[in-house]
Amino acid sequence: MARKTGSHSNITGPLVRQAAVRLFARHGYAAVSMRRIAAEVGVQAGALYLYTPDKQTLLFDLMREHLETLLQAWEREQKPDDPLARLEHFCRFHIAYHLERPESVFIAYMELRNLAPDNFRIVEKLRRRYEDALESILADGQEAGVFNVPDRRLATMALIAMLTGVNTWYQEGGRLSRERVADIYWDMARGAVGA
Amino acid sequence: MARKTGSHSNITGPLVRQAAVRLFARHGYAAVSMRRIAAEVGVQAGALYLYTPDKQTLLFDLMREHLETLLQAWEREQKPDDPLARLEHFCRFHIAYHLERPESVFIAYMELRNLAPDNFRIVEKLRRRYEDALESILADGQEAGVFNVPDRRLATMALIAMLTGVNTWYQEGGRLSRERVADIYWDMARGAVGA
DNA sequence: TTTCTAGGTGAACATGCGTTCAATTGATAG
DNA sequence: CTATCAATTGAACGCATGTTCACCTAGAAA
Repeated sequence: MARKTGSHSNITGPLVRQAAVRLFARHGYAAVSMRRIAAEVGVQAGALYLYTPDKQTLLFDLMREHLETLLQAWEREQKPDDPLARLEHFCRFHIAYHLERPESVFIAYMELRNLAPDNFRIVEKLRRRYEDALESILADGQEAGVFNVPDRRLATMALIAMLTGVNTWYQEGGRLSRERVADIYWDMARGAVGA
Repeated sequence: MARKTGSHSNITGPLVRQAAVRLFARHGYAAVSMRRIAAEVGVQAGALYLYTPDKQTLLFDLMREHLETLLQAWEREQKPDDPLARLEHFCRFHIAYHLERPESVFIAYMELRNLAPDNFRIVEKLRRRYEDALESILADGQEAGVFNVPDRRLATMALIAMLTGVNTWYQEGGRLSRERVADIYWDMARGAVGA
């Protein structure tokens, strides 16, 4: 038996990526075999190579796509003028966006060491672009005298670590709604930059 | 050839754990083979089983020891009375302690998903005890009216994520000394809790 | 000098890995 | 009804995996 009824490249392709995201996030890149991904899709291992040249590229593509989508989403956002409002907007965007796709976020943070050096550099560059988006908000606010930040780069890293940390404990249907969480974190973020 | 001159159990044992920490942190638990750990120690793979019953237990022991040592170190610290000073003390302790052993910290955060369920529960319980140390400081400060924290648990998680984040970017001999980093982070932490 | 044993070897086991490829099939186009 | 071809199979490749175990030997003890 070869191709089953109704199965096509443009169906299987996304299924492969979805399965890979779920399994990589759950068990880690190195612990997940191509055969296991294939089984999840309902296909033999060999068929995966119609959709990715190899396992490493599959991981890299997932991470690159995640970061590129994040950057595009951020660029499409309509930003306030006031630096304080811009920072609030960033905080809420970051939390909302990251809570919406925890598995991709997890992979993009945890699997960096499994990237081939060339791929690592590319991914790091993308991440840096996102960090710079926040850093430039802090710069503007500092010039405007709204923020009190001894070191802009450190404040950037501190805020992103704090905000992304939500993903490690947040549970859907838990004690607090996403909005409430974002409110509270924005409050802390504002305090952290002295505003 | 069997035992080489001067090599004993109480030498090889620690060497095995050191090699495992380095390799697990660098490449990830799943990506490191017992043979590679053995090679790092200068021994055959079979010899590792004189020092650990299996690979999973080796990982678990490293994580458990890390967290137990962290808790002991914290308990041994002499704490100020004033809640604000206690929080400052915690922040500086956390950064100093974690920067001192980045590889163990990395493993304890990244390899949770590679723990067998029973081991996972134990490790999580230890981590929770450490988080509670911070949370009780926040509780005291809140009662004393020194902090303004809408949600104590969230503030705890936010602060720990922020502080631990230093490990992801700090480089020895970089732009800032550990003291300077701790100063700046304490400043941000204080602001985040409204003090 | 002989005995004993802690500490280690090295080969073997079954299993799984990423990847390739000739063969096969179901759906589609003419 | 036939020819075509994209999609997939299933077997095979060589190599790595965690773990076990019979065997060995340097050095301490008697």
